Amino acid sequence: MEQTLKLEHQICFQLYTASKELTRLYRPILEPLNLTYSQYLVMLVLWEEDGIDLRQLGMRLTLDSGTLSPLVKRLIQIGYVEKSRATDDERKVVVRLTDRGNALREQAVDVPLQVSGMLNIDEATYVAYMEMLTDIKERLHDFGERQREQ
Amino acid sequence: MEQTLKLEHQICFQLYTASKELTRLYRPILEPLNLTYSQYLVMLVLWEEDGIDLRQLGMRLTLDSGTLSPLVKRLIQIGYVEKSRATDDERKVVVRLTDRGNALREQAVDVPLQVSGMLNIDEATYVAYMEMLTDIKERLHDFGERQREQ
DNA sequence: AACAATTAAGTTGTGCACAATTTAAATTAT
DNA sequence: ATAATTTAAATTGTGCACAACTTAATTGTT
Repeated sequence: MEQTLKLEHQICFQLYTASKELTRLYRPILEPLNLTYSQYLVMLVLWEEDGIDLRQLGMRLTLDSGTLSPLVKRLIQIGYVEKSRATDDERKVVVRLTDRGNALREQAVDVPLQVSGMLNIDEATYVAYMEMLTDIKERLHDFGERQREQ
Repeated sequence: MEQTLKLEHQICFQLYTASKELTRLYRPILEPLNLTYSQYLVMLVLWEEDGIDLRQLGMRLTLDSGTLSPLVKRLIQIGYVEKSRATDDERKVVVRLTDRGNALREQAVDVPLQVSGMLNIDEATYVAYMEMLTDIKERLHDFGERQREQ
């Protein structure tokens, strides 16, 4: 495998810029929903699985409490979610959608369609790309496993 | 194309987490070099093209002065680079490697090898993935072009 | 030449992202 | 049952990332 220090040859750099640029694409789409991209990800999880606790939320998004705590605080200020302690385990904080948060879902349903329209991508390519990204993540996890073993 | 609000179906989410996790992989590798990932990217550009001005640097990395100015300031504090005004155009700030910054290159040459070793990826797959990421970025740029046209 | 428009950096403010630490609740071990 | 350990959130501190604005140098226009 060719190994140079050339910026453009590094897969990490390509991932980093692709991710940033795709996120930039979301900004104007999410602006009318009054959401940042990270807040949108949290809402996606809640629309799927309302009443999840912070730790689970963090697992889904690979974010820790240092990121999520203030982020959820902002979502509460906007009025999309509310939080409360779990009755069975007082350590856990449960996040729940408000009526406004639930209603927002209707406005958000066509966000993915808008994005793929902008990307101008056909389904087969889309699927192939998703598989590739999943594969990269698997390789990363595999490495993590190997590390933990020894 | 199937359109849902499911988190895992969104290419943007996969890109976002893949990028974060790959960056996490770099952290322990870059720590002995005393560099963050973003600082490493700046150093990569400078090892390729020393004496570049801030604007060009920003173009390469898709970063604006709001990110680069303080970042370069930190690299100066560490002692890897220095900056000066361009003689032909006093608006431009030129960033140059110090001796320490140049010497660091020797330590950094095997970073890519370490990373691809961790990823455990063969060259063909690597190339295919690079092409995919380049393609995504092209689609994003194409959309940007289309927008600007009208 | 004088003025307007553009360009390059820098600054300010907001919001992640994450390491490290703290606090409190729940488990486990003794 | 009590002490030790583990777990869940929150907090603190650092460093991006970017929008919006400011300042100064350059270029374009008349």
